[in-house]
Amino acid sequence: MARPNEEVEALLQEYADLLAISGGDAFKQRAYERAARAIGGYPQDVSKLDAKALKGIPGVGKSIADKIAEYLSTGHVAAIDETRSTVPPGVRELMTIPTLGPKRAMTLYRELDVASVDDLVTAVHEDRLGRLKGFGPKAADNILHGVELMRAAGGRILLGEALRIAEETVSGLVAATGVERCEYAGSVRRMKETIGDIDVLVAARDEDAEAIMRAFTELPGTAEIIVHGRKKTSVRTAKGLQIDLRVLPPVSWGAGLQYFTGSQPHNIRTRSIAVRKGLKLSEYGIFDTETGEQLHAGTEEEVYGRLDLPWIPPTLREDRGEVDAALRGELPDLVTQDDIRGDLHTHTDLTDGLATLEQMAEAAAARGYAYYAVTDHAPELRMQRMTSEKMLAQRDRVRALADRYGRRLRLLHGTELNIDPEGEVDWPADFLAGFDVCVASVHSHFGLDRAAQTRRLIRAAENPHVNIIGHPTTRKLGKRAGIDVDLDAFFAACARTGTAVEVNGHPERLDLRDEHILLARRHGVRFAIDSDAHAVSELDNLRFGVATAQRGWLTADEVINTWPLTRLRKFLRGPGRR
DNA sequence: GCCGTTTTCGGCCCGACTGTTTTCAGTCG
Repeated sequence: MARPNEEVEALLQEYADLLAISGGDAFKQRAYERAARAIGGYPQDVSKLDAKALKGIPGVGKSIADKIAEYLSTGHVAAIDETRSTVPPGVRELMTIPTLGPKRAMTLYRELDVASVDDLVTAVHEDRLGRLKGFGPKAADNILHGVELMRAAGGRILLGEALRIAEETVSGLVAATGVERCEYAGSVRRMKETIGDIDVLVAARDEDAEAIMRAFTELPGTAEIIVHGRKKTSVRTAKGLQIDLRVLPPVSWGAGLQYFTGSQPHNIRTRSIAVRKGLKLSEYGIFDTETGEQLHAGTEEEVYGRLDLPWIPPTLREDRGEVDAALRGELPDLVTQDDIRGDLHTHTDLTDGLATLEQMAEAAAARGYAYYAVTDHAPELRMQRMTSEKMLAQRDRVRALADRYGRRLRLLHGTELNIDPEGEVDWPADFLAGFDVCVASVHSHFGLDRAAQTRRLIRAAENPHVNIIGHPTTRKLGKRAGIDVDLDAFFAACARTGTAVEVNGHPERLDLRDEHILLARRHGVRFAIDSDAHAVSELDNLRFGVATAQRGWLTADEVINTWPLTRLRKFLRGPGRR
């Protein structure tokens, strides 16, 4: 069900992991990792490329191109299948636990016969780790904590992947005979950061239901049918994700979409409003309680209208005050993708990006942006090997390229600085003054205590050259909790100093998250919604940032990259700056 | 396994931190 590029990326990454576990050549492993990343971020569909074009992808040589071609034509790669047979899939799974890498995963398997996360938890509880070389007194705690973090995600998948599957399911169904309307609902429509299962709704006449259900179960990617009926069918994909399809009569569409979009607390609020008006709201429609008569409400707008409410955007439907705000006529005018005039945090292949400056700029222009900032990493992130010279050379290239685009697209030269434990950033003030925009982010020292984290973030915000604090909590969904920070103090500092906080749209980050945005806007903070793109295709991650911003009730005026360039420039410069 | 204005072999992403050790392997960004 995944797009070919993602399938191939996953395959190559798996092979790289297997090579690491089985202790092969580390450089070979890295070559596969690099190729995996390059394929994942490659703008063209790899299944449409011939061998020569495949070899043209950076990091893909003859051997890997051949394996990709083999996979695309047969669905298998002999060499990878062979390696798989020597390492149980559960051993690779162990590597997803923080603090466990390939070496210790292999040790666990070899010495203790641990071949799954469950096996490992059992082994820890049975105190069998103590005797193992490389595993000391802290190891057990760290492993259990890591497993807990993973399980906190509860087998949920990230919004980005869920949305893709939901959209594919819908597009696979709209063509089926008798489908009058089809949309995904549930937490995907509300754009929650992680998704447990996917709800899809179809409006169709009863006599078409059976054929639609069959078409659903026959969609590619279905591994198992859980329940199969005329009104509801549930399947599980190969990756274990459940997808529910419900078929409703067209007259129930508005009520059904409203009901299945949720959230449950939001529905309780709307239904109780209905009750007070002598109405009954269910997934089948809105009814007069006394007569049982069904009132016409074919769309969500009409359903909310019957309750004397304006339509409430799905991203707000979490019972966080949206119903009361709607009753008062005070729903926020939410920021949308169309409001965004530019991206202020992106990378190129000068550091860890995959595409060139020219490719990224061209993609930004194609998206219709009015401005676009290139913000490659700064020297303190050692692995990127940035230098002042490289940065200045890039600036010359940006300026030259800017001349080519003229007024159509304003290119900004920026950087993503590193906030050190003291809150200092790379480069002295006079060098920083040369940038159009500076994002500053935490990339290390995640373990400092709350006071120290708060101090460093505030100090970074107070730096007159820092315009935006990037991914402020630095969490990674399902992998790492955010750093421990007094957010109120930090947001107050951002408001005071005119430093924007980022809503990072990378599906693994979504940082700030919705609840933190709600907190921040109470301080009068300004926001930047950025993609943090490391590839052309990742520019689209901005949509997840917009969704998260909506969930945080943000309006366009609070988001600096919806502003015209002149207003943005003024914000970046002062008052009190430079 | 990839790559090349150091060019067809010999490099390749470097440094910090953690928890383990007793001088350093493994993990991470």
